[in-house]
Amino acid sequence: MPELPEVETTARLLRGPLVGRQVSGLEVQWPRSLGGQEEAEVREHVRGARITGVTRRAKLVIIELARRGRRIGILAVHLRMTGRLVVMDKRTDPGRFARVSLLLDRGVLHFLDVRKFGRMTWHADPTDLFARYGPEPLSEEFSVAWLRRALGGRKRALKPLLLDQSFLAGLGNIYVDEVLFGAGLHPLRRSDRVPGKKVALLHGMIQTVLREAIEREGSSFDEFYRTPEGQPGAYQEQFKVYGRTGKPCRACGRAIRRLVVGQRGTHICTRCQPAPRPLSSPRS
DNA sequence: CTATGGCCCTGGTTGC
DNA sequence: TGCAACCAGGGCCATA
Repeated sequence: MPELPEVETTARLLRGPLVGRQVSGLEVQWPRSLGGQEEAEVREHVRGARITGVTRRAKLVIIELARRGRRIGILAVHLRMTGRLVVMDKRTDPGRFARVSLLLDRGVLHFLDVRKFGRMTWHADPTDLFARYGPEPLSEEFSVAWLRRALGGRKRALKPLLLDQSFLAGLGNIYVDEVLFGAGLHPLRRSDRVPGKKVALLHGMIQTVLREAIEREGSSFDEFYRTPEGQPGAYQEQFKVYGRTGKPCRACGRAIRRLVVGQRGTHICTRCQPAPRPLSSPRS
């Protein structure tokens, strides 16, 4: 459940069950999920602390902790490809994919992760962590003017740039494909060659797609990756190109094509997203 | 600065 | 049916 809408949904769903809970312990089934941090050290920090908030920054779920009413730091959870956060009863077996478990005064927060790419890390001061990310696409900071300047200052293909979390936070492979289709832009178009009018359209698409996905609680097309009791998410029903290879474009009817851009599966309509003119002939 | 490929991991799907 | 190859919503790192 990895992109911004899924992470936002996760944070919102966890807020109720977690805020106000006190941490009583930490169990680590897969040490590498702590991203190199020492288990004993992390446990020391969180044990006895109170959860005061569950929020999101980029694709990170942020669990805010306090001691005696004073904030002491955060746990940052990156779900990567297959991570999930679920609250269970203490008696419930979380299964073989549990990697880290945060014991609470009531229940347990399990970090499940089939592929083990995800991370849960402790940060006394998250300033530096957050600074590594670009602006939040649903914030004021992310304006048309900002996007125009930012795109113009780079010479990269649009898709890899939009996937770059230090450029803009939160977009992933699915939503970038959906956004680029919506804006009628080819993923290989150079960022500094997006026409001015298209910049505003792209900006609007990014916000619209993300807002609508959040409203539908994200996408979860694969049963396997769903939260056991959580809502499945319904945005996948709106996909216009992602995972629709060979199916007719909802706008023009032409078959959706799959290509590879920056090692990521990419879905486009070749009529609605015309190929950019090659910059320089590959070799002449 | 930008592009590319390997790597971290496991499991489901596809094709022969 | 069996099995290998390929695919997956992410991101870090080294190299060119």
